[in-house]
Amino acid sequence: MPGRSARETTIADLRISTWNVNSIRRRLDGLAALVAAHAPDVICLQETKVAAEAFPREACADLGYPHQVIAGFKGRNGVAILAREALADGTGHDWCDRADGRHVAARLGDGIEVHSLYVPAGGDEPDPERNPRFAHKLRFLAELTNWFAARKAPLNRFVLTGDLNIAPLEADVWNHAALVKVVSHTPVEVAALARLEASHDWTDAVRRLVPAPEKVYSWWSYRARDWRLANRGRRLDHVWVTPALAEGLAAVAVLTEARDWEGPSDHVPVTVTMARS
DNA sequence: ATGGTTGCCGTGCAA
Repeated sequence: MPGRSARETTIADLRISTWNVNSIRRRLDGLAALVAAHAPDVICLQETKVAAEAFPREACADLGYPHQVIAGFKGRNGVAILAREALADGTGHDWCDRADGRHVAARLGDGIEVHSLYVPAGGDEPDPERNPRFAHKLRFLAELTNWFAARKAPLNRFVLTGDLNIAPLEADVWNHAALVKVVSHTPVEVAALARLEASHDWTDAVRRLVPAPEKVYSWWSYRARDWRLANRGRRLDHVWVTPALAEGLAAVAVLTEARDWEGPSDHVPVTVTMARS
């Protein structure tokens, strides 16, 4: 899925990328390649795996993104928003009574509010009674749902991006039957994600421009001998927009070739272009 | 059905 457009894009549009880098310090060359390929105005990162004070701020500024909001802890999780333009009210949000660097938000100058999210992966056993990681994932989604629902207003221009660690549609996985009992595609998670999607009348930007049943993936396991040959992908990385922005969606692109870069992340960048009005 | 890789650190754990 190289990309799809609803119209010509313009310089006035907002182009926003989301990418789970699996260590920002290991992925600075990849970040430069993303900038060269998609020229995003804003980049949302997940799994930066670095303490906020050790984040490579200078390297990102040198790539053209001097405006940064960062949350992170040594060796785990970590999210960021990088922007060419000024960011206001940059904030980290903590859910499930843990400060663990899974959510940052900031406003662009024109009022658009951007979120970078890293939803807990949830472990292996899809049973919240037996697996505290899965319980954490469901609680994280429930708290987020309530928070966005409480802030709902018709004119809000919000962009929710990130590694949501759920592939909701059959078209988002390589084999629905094989994955329906695998964490990331189970009905209980998909239902929780649907409640989040309903909390603010979010539009799944990628699926607005590339409807099911066309397959779209953003993640391929490191464990495959040949990820492209096996093509056992999942669409875990998402860009959602509120109704005021959905009307202006212009293009989406998945940078599949990033999975073949030297020293790849297991996720590839997803970029969405939209009108700012 | 199992095991496969990566990144964190300097071992096993999370993904």
